[in-house]
Amino acid sequence: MKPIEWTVNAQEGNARTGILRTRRSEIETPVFMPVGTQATVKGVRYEWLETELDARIILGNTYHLFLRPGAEIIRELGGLHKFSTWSRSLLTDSGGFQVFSLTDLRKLTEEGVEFRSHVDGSKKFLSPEVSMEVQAALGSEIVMVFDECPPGDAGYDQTRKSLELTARWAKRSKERFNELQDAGMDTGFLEAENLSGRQALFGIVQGAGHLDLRRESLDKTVEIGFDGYAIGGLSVGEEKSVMYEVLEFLAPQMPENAPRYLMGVGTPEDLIEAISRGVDMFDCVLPTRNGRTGGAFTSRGKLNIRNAKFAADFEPLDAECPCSVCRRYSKAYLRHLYQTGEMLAAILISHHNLAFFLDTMRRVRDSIKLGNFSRFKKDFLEKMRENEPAGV
RNA sequence: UGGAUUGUAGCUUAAUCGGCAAAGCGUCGCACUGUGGAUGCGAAGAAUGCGAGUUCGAAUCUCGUCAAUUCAC
Repeated sequence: MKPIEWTVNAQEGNARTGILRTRRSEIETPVFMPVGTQATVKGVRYEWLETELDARIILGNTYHLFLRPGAEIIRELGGLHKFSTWSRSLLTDSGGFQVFSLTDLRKLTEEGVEFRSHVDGSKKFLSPEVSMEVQAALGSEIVMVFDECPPGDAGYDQTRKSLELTARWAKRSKERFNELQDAGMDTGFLEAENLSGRQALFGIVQGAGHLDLRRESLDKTVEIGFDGYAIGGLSVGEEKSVMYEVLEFLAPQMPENAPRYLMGVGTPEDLIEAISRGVDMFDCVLPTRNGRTGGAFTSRGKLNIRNAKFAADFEPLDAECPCSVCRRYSKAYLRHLYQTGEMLAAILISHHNLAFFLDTMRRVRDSIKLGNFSRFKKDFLEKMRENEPAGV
């Protein structure tokens, strides 16, 4: 038996909709996974994620939870589900990306990465083995291999070296992962019908903007064999056209019978574009990060609640949004909260943004089922641009 | 009523011997893509309380005036 089950229900072009079953929840795809780095989706209570927002899976983060409170504490407390009270699915990032994006001092070797904690400056070490051990302690449904993520504009030779290292690390990740599963070290083990009850492991394809290297990385990753396949190393500084080009080339070549996960992406437009190229899963900090700093995503594009023009605007963030924030609060009130430094501003805008992202995914899935996704895409993107400044 | 001290951007303060009036906060706007309640970038904003004088040149020196603070009566 497999740890996850993946069924495609409908397809239109490369876009597909299906159901991903894990030991803890049914997840309709395409899916957007809110990011809950430190055992919390910042500013959003689990109650909301479970009810109105109806998120079926969220992210947790090996790097951050490894540093605080530490894997052993979470293991003692029974794993991340029990610790946080989130009982639906979790996907944990491996820490590979964070070691490169969050720390200044680090030493990369074949063995792993030595780095200084951004929390207290102490010396730490992460490797494929350590990452798998931490993720087993966290007990997530989907574990990510420990990878190296080079800059988006990395040159050919650097990218090749990096993806080769990532492939060797992927192999080691899988070996240690299997040992831990066999040893019962996964705190999240759960009996489920037709499933093994174990964690699933996803591989990550690297290769920056070089298509032949993407292909090479894909081959190496598929050869090792994983429950799902992720596309890493996009939206890390490269041109947007590069991302779409890589997706156009890569996604359709990825195994059809496994979910495809585009890591760290993106804007609503990015999600639609990626889905039309065959991607099934996404995560991104934008809805909650921008929400905290006054940025709202709406069906008519982005808006910044700090703008003076909203001071007396009694309309909701998005007149078409059915979320509880838009049903109740005005832009004028949200702006007031933001300008006065009230934490509720960040909470409410984050909530709306997640509602908008998750609702957009629902509408995408419905349109694929009905066979009118391409029409939906065109209308959606046109509408998003309505309020964008001219010439963009 | 008299004396002392102080008046510089919305606020708090800089500006060597008299030599291009700056900064922080706030305001206004932009950025943010496997998290960053962070941060970065950009803009607007001043007859240096007001009026004279000295000087090539005054926020700075002199006189007057107004205001605030404070002490004395």
